[in-house]
Amino acid sequence: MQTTKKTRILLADDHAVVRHGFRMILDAQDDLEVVGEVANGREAVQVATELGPDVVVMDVTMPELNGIEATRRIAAASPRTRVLALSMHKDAVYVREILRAGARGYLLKDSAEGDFLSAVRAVARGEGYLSPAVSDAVLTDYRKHVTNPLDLLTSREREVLQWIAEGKTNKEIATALSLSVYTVEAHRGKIMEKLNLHSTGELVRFAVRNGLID
Amino acid sequence: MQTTKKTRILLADDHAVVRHGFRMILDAQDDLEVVGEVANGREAVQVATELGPDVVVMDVTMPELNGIEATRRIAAASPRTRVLALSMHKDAVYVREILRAGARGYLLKDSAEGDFLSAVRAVARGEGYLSPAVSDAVLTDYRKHVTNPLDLLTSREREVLQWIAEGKTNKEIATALSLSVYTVEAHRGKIMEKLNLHSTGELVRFAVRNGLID
DNA sequence: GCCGGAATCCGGGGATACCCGAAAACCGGC
DNA sequence: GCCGGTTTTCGGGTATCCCCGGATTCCGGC
Repeated sequence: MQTTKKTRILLADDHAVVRHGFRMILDAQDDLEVVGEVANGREAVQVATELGPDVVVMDVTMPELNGIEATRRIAAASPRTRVLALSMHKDAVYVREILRAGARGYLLKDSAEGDFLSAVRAVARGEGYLSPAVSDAVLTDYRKHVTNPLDLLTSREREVLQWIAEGKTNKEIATALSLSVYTVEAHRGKIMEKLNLHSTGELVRFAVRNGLID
Repeated sequence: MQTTKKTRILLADDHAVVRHGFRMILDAQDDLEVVGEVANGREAVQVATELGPDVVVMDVTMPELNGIEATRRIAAASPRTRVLALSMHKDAVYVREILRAGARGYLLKDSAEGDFLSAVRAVARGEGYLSPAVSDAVLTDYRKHVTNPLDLLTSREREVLQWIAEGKTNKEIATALSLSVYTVEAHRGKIMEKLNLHSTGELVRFAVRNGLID
């Protein structure tokens, strides 16, 4: 008889056979149980909200809504639920993106069963987990520029963003910095592209949240 | 022979003849001395930082950077320096704005020489000074709604402002609140008019400063 | 020296914001 | 019931933003 409750898991993968394999492995454990399965990102967000599982095992590439965006939404809507990302890519960019979206772990699909279980349990405890094959690449990449999203920007871009956050228009900034309006526009576009923002309001909000002003 | 140091004063007014008149009056006093003159708000901020005067006599209407914004920046950058605002308007709104920006005194331009000197000395001592003609209007206005600028807005306007500050566009807000885009635009315009703001960036900045988000 | 990133400038087009004026419906208070 | 303020909608004009290309210069690293 167990004293603590089992870890409740939601499986999100578009291949039924993969989900089935995971369920076999997980349900054989005393401390783990699968409470649901979904085949795309949209369903993952919805069901995660309804069931409030401890862990979502999330495939990165899924139809309708990819795993990265689904992770972002789950992290925002259900912060208690932790996401373990699953992918075949050991490329640092993939890892970086989904970790930034809020995933607690990143597991390669060709991992051994033991690693899979370790990853699930680690994420359930709130720890991080990275597949050995990617952890090196990730950590160096991380140290480079993922710690602070502001580090994604060049110094000139930060400077421009600061003016934007102070409520200035492109024209005013161009005058203040003795630049062409075109240049300021280009910087603004670069900033938005890098940070995935799409309006002046979002830019200002970002600047505030990251301590660029106030 | 004087034991204490003279009060050091910076004159900021875009009319040279006005500055000259003030200098004549001030330099004739044993306890006061003019240490600099500037003709616009931008210079006022710069020179105030360099010289660190005790008092800045600041015209409200000046080119390049108006006296209100200049006062705001000086108050932020050089808190030891006190600002005495100078204006021809006895309208409560003007007074309110510049006092909120950090000015310690407000003097009407048609005041007598004696009042002028009283005001400068009062501000230098850290006291407040209001021209008799405006003090009544100001105080009642103050009690009404100046404590919190957000009180100038209606509840609907605050609601819209909050969405704007979260980076949403008019169209998104209209959808969220089941309104026409025209309506949201109207609210946005009203908010800008009431708060004297002129861009999305300034709106977001204001919302942040006044605790509407984050 | 070549390469890549940063910074600068340009053109054009569609979307959105900004500003003007106007008007109707609602709702609470005198 | 009239009045003032709020909320809602609309039209039109201009400015600014947003996005798509492309282009040049400069500079530091391999």
